[in-house]
Amino acid sequence: MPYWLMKSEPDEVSIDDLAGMPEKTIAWFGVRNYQARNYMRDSMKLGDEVFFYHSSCPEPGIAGIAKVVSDAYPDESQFDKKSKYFEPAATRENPRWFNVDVQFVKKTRLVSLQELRDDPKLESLIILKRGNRLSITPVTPAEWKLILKKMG
DNA sequence: GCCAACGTTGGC
DNA sequence: GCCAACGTTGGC
Repeated sequence: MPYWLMKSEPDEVSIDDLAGMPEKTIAWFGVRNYQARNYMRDSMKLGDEVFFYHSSCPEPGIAGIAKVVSDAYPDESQFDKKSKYFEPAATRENPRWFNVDVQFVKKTRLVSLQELRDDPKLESLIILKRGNRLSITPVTPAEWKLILKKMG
């Protein structure tokens, strides 16, 4: 699965924030959903490409492209008592949560959620399915190509 | 701010 | 192992 979509709240980390990071790279910490974790830990590979999606904001949609630049490793925030992501059950020997590092590739025009919904060819896109809340989802090569094209 | 949909927790 | 209660996500 070489293509992914990752959601981020722009109030937390926007595509512009990512572009402004050292090395234009961030650790994708704070994922606390097992399925999303498993995608990072078990399926993501170095160089996989990612649609960077802005969620919970005035204009939800895909705002840019990033890529996976590390294998998964234990999420540091699970060990931090002061973090909202602290996980009491996790130990260094037996961590529960993992993350990869993600690097900025480019900002694109915003391909809005509505625009994605309006294209019948994108019916299969997981984030468009009813009730979907998963913050990390695979994207098929066909979906990837189609959305790239929309970006122009 | 509302609320539908979903995931997790914990008592039994 | 069931399932009610609760918490979270995320569009609107």
